[in-house]
Amino acid sequence: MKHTLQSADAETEPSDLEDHVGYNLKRAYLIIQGGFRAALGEDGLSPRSYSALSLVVQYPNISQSEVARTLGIERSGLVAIVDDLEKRGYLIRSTVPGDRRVHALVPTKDGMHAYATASTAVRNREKRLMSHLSEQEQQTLVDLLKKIRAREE
Amino acid sequence: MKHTLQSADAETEPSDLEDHVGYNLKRAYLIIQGGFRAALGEDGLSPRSYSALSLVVQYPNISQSEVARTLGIERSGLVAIVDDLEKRGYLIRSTVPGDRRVHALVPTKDGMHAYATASTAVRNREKRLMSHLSEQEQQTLVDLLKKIRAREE
DNA sequence: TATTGTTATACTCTATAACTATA
DNA sequence: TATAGTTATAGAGTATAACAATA
Repeated sequence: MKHTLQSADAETEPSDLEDHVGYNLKRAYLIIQGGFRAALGEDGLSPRSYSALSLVVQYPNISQSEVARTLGIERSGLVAIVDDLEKRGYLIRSTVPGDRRVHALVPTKDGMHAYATASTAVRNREKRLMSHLSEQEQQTLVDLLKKIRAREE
Repeated sequence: MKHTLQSADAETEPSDLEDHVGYNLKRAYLIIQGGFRAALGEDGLSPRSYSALSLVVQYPNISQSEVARTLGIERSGLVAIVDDLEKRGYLIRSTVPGDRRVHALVPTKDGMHAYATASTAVRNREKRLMSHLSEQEQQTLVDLLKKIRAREE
């Protein structure tokens, strides 16, 4: 124990938390996520809608279950997301000839355009928030983050 | 557009999301956070209670506002956290001679012991989840994460 | 006037369980 | 039996606004 009466040192002396990976991940994520929302504006896509739209644009006819699996969230959680994207006119729930259970998600022209615009904004904002890291450092960071995930999947 | 009818490629072909810093941060954080909860068990401390307790143990007599500021959350959000820690018997809300508005947070013996145990468990679990990264890589990752935050504060 | 702790409230994200229609 | 999508529901986590006590 370092103090018994006063402890204003929380600002000067580094806390134990600082060397926790989880804590640092969370704090960094909150910064980047804040940038994300700022980049996409008041009624812009949420991170999860953006992620889903990204997959739909890149893999047209992907099913809701596939999107959920890829994003690592539950099937049920995807309903609201797809509802949102459909309401915005960014995709349609289409049908698949062979299997009438499946909803194939197809991006609209609007959806593809909106994604392109949003993607550029998000990337630019991320670049700005990371501009005090060198290109090399940014690449290393992403590589290491992927490596954490690599073991799980 | 790469496909018009079928797209099972979401698993083979890397998605656009993969090079977003935010996306990779979130996925990595979810893995580490899952490990955290597994390490602390069913009725264990939540990440935020653990973080708060960590500060209280390291900086006895820290105020709620100081904890909130350090963790980057709202003052109001801390009430429930401190309630939780108090109910567990890990700290007490004490008073400060000079200023009767402030609650100085003081860890109990139980609190210090619980933190030591939890801290070890969390660190071990993090180490295990990161064991496929070299020591050098782990250190680099934490350093880069801190660097993102360094600009904001 | 400003600050500390507090309450009330609401919103987002997410998970679980159960249902339906298909397979 | 199993799977895709859906609904209902509940629980974290967090933010905002307003309040009382105190500075």
